[in-house]
Amino acid sequence: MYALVDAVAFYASAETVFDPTIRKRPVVVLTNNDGCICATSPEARKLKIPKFEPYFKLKPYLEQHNVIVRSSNYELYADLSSRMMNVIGRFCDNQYIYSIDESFLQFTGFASIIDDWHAYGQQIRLAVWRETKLPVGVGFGITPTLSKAANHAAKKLDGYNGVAVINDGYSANEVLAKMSVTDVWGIGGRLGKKLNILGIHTALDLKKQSPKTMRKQFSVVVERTVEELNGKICLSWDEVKQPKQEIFSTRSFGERITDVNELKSSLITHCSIVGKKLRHQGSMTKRLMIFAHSSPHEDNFYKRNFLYDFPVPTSDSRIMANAVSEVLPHIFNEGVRFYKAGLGAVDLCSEQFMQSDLFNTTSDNRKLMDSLDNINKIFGKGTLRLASEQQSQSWEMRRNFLSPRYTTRWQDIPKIQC
DNA sequence: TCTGGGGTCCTAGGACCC
DNA sequence: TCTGGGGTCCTAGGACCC
Repeated sequence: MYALVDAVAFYASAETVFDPTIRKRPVVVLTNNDGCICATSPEARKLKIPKFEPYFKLKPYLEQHNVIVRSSNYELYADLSSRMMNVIGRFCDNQYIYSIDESFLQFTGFASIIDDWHAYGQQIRLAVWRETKLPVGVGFGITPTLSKAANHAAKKLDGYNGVAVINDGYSANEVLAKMSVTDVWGIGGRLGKKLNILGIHTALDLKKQSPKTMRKQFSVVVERTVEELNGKICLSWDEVKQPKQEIFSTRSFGERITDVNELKSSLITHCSIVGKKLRHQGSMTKRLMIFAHSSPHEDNFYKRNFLYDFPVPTSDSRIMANAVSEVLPHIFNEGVRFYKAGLGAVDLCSEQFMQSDLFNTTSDNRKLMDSLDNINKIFGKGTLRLASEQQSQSWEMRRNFLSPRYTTRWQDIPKIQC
């Protein structure tokens, strides 16, 4: 049995944890640079506020309806996320944190002998609410995809009250019949349209398709989805948890950049982020994709990509930073107003099976990077960093509606007046 | 003033090789 | 009429998720 536990409108809910005055009001949270709307509270959803539309286009509508607007407060969300995950983890010894607000649980052996899953789900919800004031939905299913579907039902369909259980074909059909095909994990708007043409409208319709035909007409992803809806596990636990095949860090700038050193320091900051993620999952990269571009909404769109191959795979941020310095002249161009830049590790291998080079003398110093990670873990992000990382604040992202970092900054700790 | 997120995986098609 | 193989690697773009 699998479970998927995730928060209801996580970012929006997180904003309400320390500010109860906005709990019953429509709240939206914006992406980096206050660009788009990325989360909407249930009250905001009732106003039919679409997600991922540019903020400036919806601003008049939001003001008209007195909607609370917040910038992304990642410091707060990350901290609340780890508290929430800790609580959820107590309910199963096999937890996989899938994203900032979602975690899969796998129940095997004795753990799978729970006679009332509904009650167990309610216990999880109650514990998370008590300890974090975050509302979560719990979906149980015999495959990961079915647990996702159950989670959808738990939160979005009437009559489930936050918990849904799919433990056989019958309960699967009951839930899937009420779901649109695009509510299924892995089926988005584009595929949805094509499936509609074939007369497939509900998730149940999709379940009844032949997996082989779906593979031919669409892809291996759709085939697997159909199998999973039928109770056949394709995304095995190991597969769900598989290490990433590529790791990117990219950011658009709060203000356009025209200076070569600013571009360089931003790219090197991305090296640190990618390096840390690589080390965290025990991978190394043989190749780095480094890019920068102007605004795609402008005329004369300027974009440069550069692939850099390492002689020996690495996860050392400093070696990646050297690659950036080397490549920079090929990417930078005088007069271009850079809008976004970033890089990605695109050819990963496990550090366990790393092939070394007999003639390589500049081998990376893994211990140094581990110490850096540990120090930053204890004393906070950025305590120890590369000298060439981001110094100037001029292109820091715009966050005009930022709430206090209640749990991660001494100055912002909530004060109780007696 | 002028505004437009970030991350991951898959696939079709092109280039190139023998 | 007019036709032509098979494999690998690379890349851009598509699609999905939150």
